[in-house]
Amino acid sequence: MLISNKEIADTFEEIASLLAIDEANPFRVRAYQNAARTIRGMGTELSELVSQKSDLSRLPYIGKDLAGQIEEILRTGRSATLRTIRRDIPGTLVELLEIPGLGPSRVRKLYVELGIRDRDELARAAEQHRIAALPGFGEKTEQRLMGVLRAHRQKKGRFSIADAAKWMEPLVEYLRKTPGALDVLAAGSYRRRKATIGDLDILVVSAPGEDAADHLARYSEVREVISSGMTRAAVTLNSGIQVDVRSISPHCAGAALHYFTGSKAHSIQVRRRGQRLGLKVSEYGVFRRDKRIAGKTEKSLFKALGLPYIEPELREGRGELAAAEEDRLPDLVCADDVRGDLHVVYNAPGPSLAEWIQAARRRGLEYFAPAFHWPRSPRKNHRLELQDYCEQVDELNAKRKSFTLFKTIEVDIPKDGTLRLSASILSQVDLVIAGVAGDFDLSRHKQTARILKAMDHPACTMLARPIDRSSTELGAMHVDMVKIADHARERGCLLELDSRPDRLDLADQYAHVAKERGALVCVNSVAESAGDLADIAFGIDQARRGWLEARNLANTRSTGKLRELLGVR
DNA sequence: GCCGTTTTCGGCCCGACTGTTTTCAGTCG
Repeated sequence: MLISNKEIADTFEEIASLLAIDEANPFRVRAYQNAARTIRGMGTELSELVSQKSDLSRLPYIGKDLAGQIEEILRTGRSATLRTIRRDIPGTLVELLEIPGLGPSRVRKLYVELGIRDRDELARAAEQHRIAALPGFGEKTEQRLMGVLRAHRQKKGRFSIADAAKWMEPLVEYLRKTPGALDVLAAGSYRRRKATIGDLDILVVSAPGEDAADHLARYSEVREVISSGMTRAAVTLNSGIQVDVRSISPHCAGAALHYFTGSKAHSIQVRRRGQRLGLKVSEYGVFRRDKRIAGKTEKSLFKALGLPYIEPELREGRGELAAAEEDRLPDLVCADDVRGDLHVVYNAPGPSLAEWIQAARRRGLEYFAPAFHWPRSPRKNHRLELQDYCEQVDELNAKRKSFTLFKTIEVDIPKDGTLRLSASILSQVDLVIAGVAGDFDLSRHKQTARILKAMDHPACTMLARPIDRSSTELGAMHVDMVKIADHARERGCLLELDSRPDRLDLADQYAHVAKERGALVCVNSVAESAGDLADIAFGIDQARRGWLEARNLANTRSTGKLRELLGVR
């Protein structure tokens, strides 16, 4: 059984948590956390690297010891380190650490003083008022813990970026009306355009003394005020998402925006770089001794550190500082570069072809692929419908020279990977999109082989949703993306980035793998109605997070270049 | 436990808020 990166990262995270509770050296704790973060951000499986005899200690924050531990976990399926720590403290304490307000120190105290090992025992102790009596705790903490434990049962995890946008945009508009507000800026993972968002971070730029917290508390969607101070406030909205708002003054707006945009890994790397240059970087600016030398804009902050501007989507601590230093940051693709959409869903109750064209042209597109779903065992009416579809497309294409519809079918990849498409069907259509639609739980090896086989079909233009994930649950299907990307490059097959906000598949790190391996990506809306065409922006966000440039996408090409690329008449 | 333009030892990001303190520890982002 192959061990995934996620399992290894989870193991390191658990070791870090238990070490922290065990009062180990805090820097050792952080070392495990840093390593876990590195592993989560990787596009390549560690098991793959090990089988290639790669030196794992070359990965950031992975040294000789942790490289050995990774190999041990891959080989034996277990971690001796974790087992040793669990002998001293119960592993269930980790779930207590996830409770807001409880850190390692308090969890330890709860365990040592009251023998509390998990949520249930904590809830019981709180109800019996045994918490408030503990030193360092109090009446208020006990009350809050009870509330948190109750709320935890209905707690929502992360939200899709599309949902986050629905809450972020009106709130930003509302905060603009804060008395004295000069500007309101969305920061955090929302600004970095992560596929999923845990909370909303917002900066209110205003003259000192103005109180944004007060204004925020009166927003109609606020369910609960969590904290409220002079410079920051936190609330929960009715949707369940938490909002953190900071008031900042204009002269340090850039430094604050940079810091609150994160990511944490990026910020730490930036501050460390500052340290090496004898500078202190904080949300208030860049300082040499006590003198502020930059911070009004983000650009000035980067410049003070000897770096060019780094786009928010790249700030994940995945090598962007080194790239910036060596002047090899990517020239990221943007929404305006997209010239066509090569996958929308064409079916009976949806828009007609004429309506699709109208919607696509309104968005400034030059070409379009309404995909006709071709079943595995087609019947006579399917053949007739496809024929009718192709005739309509030909007619519409003949009418307009400035806009092209591609005759496209989408087919399911069967378990054995063999696409069964008759010559008569293939002679009718321009593009074939192939995607896995069932049997998601094959072993990684079999799943990968199935997909490689499908791409071997000479008519296969594009692999749809390569990982078949939902965006809130990364890695739903286990595949070897490096092999898939290599094969895609060799076969001239495109890798789709499905822009539906609950998909966003290719995930950002796999888009990066595609680029590294030289495979072409195609960002499509996979819209079912005209309104969904705009979702392509979410796909472009993920492409940018994967360091993709316009040249890495197929659908940034002109109609002529694309025909040439895909071998369409 | 990692890391290195003060490099193999001695550092490790930095500031705000809360609650329980009576000057600060713990937690969070």
